[in-house]
Formats: sequence, C-alpha cells, structure tokens
Amino acid sequence: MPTTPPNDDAVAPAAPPVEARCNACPLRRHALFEEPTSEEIELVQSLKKREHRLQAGETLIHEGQTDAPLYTLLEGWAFRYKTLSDGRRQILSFLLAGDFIGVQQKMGDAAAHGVDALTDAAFCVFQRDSLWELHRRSPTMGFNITWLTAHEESMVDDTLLSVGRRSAEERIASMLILLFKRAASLQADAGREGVPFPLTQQHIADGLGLSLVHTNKTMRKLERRGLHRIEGGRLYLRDVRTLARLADLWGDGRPPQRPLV
Amino acid sequence: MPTTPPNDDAVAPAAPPVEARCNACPLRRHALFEEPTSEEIELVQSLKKREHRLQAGETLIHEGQTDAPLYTLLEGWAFRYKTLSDGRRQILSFLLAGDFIGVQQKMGDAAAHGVDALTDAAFCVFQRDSLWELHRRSPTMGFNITWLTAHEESMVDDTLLSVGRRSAEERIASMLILLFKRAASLQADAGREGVPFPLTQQHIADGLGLSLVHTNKTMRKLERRGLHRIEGGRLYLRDVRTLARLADLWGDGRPPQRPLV
DNA sequence: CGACGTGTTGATCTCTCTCAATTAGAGTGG
DNA sequence: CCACTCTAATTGAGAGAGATCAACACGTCG
Repeated sequence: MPTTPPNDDAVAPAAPPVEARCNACPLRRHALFEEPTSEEIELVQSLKKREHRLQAGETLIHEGQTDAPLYTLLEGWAFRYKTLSDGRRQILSFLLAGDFIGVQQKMGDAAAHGVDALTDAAFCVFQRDSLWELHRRSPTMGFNITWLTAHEESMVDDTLLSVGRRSAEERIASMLILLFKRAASLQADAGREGVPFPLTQQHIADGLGLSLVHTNKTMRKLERRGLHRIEGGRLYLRDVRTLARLADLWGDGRPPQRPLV
Repeated sequence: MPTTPPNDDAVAPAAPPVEARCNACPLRRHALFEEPTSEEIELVQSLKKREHRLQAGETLIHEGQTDAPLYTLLEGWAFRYKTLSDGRRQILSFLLAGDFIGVQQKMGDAAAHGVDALTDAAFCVFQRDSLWELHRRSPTMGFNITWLTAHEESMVDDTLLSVGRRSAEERIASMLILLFKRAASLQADAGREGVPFPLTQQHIADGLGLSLVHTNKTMRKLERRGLHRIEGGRLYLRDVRTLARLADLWGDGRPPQRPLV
C-alpha cells in the first residue's frame, strides 16, 4: 500500500450535503412503482452509512468475501463477475448508476461473485441489515427492492440466452444495443451523440463468453459493415435496425408470433 | 388425450383442506429468515387464489404472455426458458417444489420467459398484486421474497458461469451436482438412494447451451468413467469428489485461495 | 526510450455442431 | 401377440465457429 496515495482526496471530497445526494439519487431514475415520499428518502438517508470511491479497475467486493455490506452505485460503471480457479472469468452483469449491489448474498454468507469498478466510481454504503430495516419501515421501498432484484435477474437471463444460444455476431449486436439503451437512459439527450462506453474488448469477451481475439474480429466485422462505432470511449450505434435484427431482439414490444412450424 | 388416463385421480385428489396445504408448503423448506408465524401463513392463505395442475410438457406461462399471475411450485418440476425466433431455446433455470414463479415480470408487463412443466406438477396461483399485498401486510414475508428472488438470481449466475466459461464436460458435472443437491434437499434421505431426475438430454442441452448430440456423448463419457448414473428416472452420483473437481465447484465453503500468479 | 495495456490480424487447432442412422422402450391398434 | 409409431438415447463422420498461438501497431507513462 503506498504511503501517500496519489489522490486520497477522493476519499474525502468536499462532500455535498448528504441530503442533496439522496434526493438526486440515480436509483430514482428506475421506473419505480411511484415517486418516493420525502419520508422514504429520509429513511434511506438514515440507513446510509457512508460513501466509498474507487478508481477504475479497483475491486469493491472480492469473490468469496464474507462480510460485504450493501452498496448502491452512485456514479460510474462497475461489473459483477465470477471466476474459475484457473482464471477463466465470466462477467455476470454490468452495473450503471442506480444499480443495487450485494442483495444476492444471504446475510453473513460469502459473496458469490466479485464486483470491480470499470471506471472511477462512487458507491453508497449500507449496513447489511438495513435491507431488513428498509422492508420493515417502508413496505413500499421493500417492494421496490424486490422488483429491482427481479429486474436484475431478468438482465442476467438475457445474457444467458445470448451466451447459450447466440452466435458471436449476435451476442455482440445484442450487448451493444442493451448497453446502449441502459447508458442512454441515464442521459438527457438519450444517446443522440453516443453514450460513454468504458468497456475494453476483454470485458466484452468476458461478458459474452467469447475469447478476446474472436471478439475483436467479430466487432471489426460489424464495424466495417457500418453497424456501430466505438471511439474516444463512446459508443455510437449507426444502424440499430440491422443490429436488432441480427440480435433477434424484439424492440420494446412483445415477441412476434412465430409460425408454429 | 386418453379417455381414461391411468392416474387421472392425481388431477382431483381427495383435496386436503387448503389450510393443511399452506402449513406444509414446500416453500418453508427454504432456509428462510425465521419460521413464519401462523398469522403469516394465514395471510398467504388468504392471498392464494387457487391451485393449478399441469401434466408433464404443458406450459404454465407462454413467452410474451401479458397477464401471467404469480405462482408457487407446490410439487413436481418445471423450468423457465427463452427462445429465439428461429427456435433456439435456452433454459434459464429449473424449478423445484417451493420455488417462486413470475416475480420477474413487472406487473402488467409481458413475461420475459416461458415456463413449462417438466413433470406433472401442481402450482399455487396468486393474483399479481398480492406481491404488493404481502409486502404491505408482512414485511417479514416481503423480505423473504426479495431474498428468494436474489437467490434465484444467484442460481442463474452459476449457470451463466458454466455456459460462458466451462467446457461441456465441466458444465455437465456442475449441473449434475447442483441439481442433485437441490433435489436431495427435498427428500428425507438426502439422496442416499439417488434423486428423481426427470430431465431429458434435450433439457440438459438447452440448459447448458450445448447441442443434444454433444450432450449425449459427453454424458456417456462421464458415465463410463463411473462418475454418475441415470436410470429409471433417477440420478445417482457415484463419485461426487471427481465430479466436483471437474466442475471446479467449491464444496460449501469459500473458494480456495488461488495463487496470485 | 522501453514497458505496458489495448486493439488488430493471420495461421492453426479443436471442441462442439450438424447431418445421418440405428437402437431401445412405451404406447396403440388390429 | 405382433406390427406400427413415437420419443429418447446412441454413435459415427464431416464441417465449422470460435479458441489458441504469434506478431505487430499505437498511445500512454514513468
């Protein structure tokens, strides 16, 4: 550990009043049941223990760690992953501002997955048992959390479909669209000028169950076809329609009825 | 449909009083926070709308269905899946007695996945908004549900690791162990005489992102090595240690510290 | 300027898929 | 009791998508 961390000041920034923070919490961007009342905001506020900042590449939760608290991603990107003992890594999901972290592990149990920061990032820290407190004191918030958790699962479901049944080309098309949408929804301009895209090709490969080399070759192909562009850490979708068709992604609506045979 | 099914009596058995049913609900086998109070049981009881029975192969929820209620699997096996428009199917998870079904979809939204019965099965049916009722009227139960949902996700996480990063052999070893454990935990003898195993090789293939043929060849290899046996619809693990080593599965404990390089 | 991290590309290699057939068992009808 | 049908399990052979191995290009950084 360096005796004089280069930017230790990040650990104790000129902290804005915490209250303002919770009011502007990105968590509220999620399509929640209803707007939280000021009482509820206060409740969350009171459970919040502190903030925690990481630099890109640092790890928030180690795989197998036993005492991980609960977090909320305040800003930046992160990802959850699992590894095999020989080092093979699978990224389970990417986390954007407003996502929950650590509900998966039963209290007092070992974390089933690690969490690393993808960019410099800020997290809100909660005690593990505040999950219970929240449920007890605000059923509404409790309900929102189970819904959020379920939503998280449905994203993993999507990835599993990709990794299990889509070709490399299809997987990448699918991931680009899905990540673009998520990132765009956090922006005012809805991604008209592209969205921030901090993943390296290694992250993409590990998220899609592909090798780095094959990921690169496939992405170049898509790029040459004019479907997308990644430049200066931003992702631009140039032909969403074709990408969506490639990924077999049903826009927003229901799945098209497919012929019975 | 046969005019006189051999055991049609299963469809309308001498129904035990519903109360008895909820008391003996397999959901209670889950390592919940605490034993539910009789009040809580009564609450669940009151929200339960009816029971629903399916025969093996029938579908409970169609992909894209918009009005699916909430279910609980009372007995039998089922599975959740997604398909691509050309028919490729990925099984997301297998459901055993005591599992929740349908929390994933936002109310009023389209089901993101289908659910089929794997064996003859019985389900408890709840109205969609009873999820909210439950939270409102019993924070404890609400908490349990978010925990259960999170647990479901961690199972999908495991599968994603397998499908993304494990070889065919490793995937199968891993699935056999995990399913064995789940099935064994529902039995009194903890699986000493094997556990029921209703999956066809097609289900295994679809659950692991493999082709049917390769699944078969790989399973035969493992079987010839004496690692497991499937016979008469039951699964017997004959060499768990080797299977676990193959799957790189950390028994119950934490992951072994792996060398830093 | 050399060390790194990330992105690219070409050349094999191989695990897994697809295609084809065959076997075995359960259920049906004559 | 036997022919017929269907589903699930098996096995062999050939094809291919994606993995692995090797270099090299580029930009950043101490």
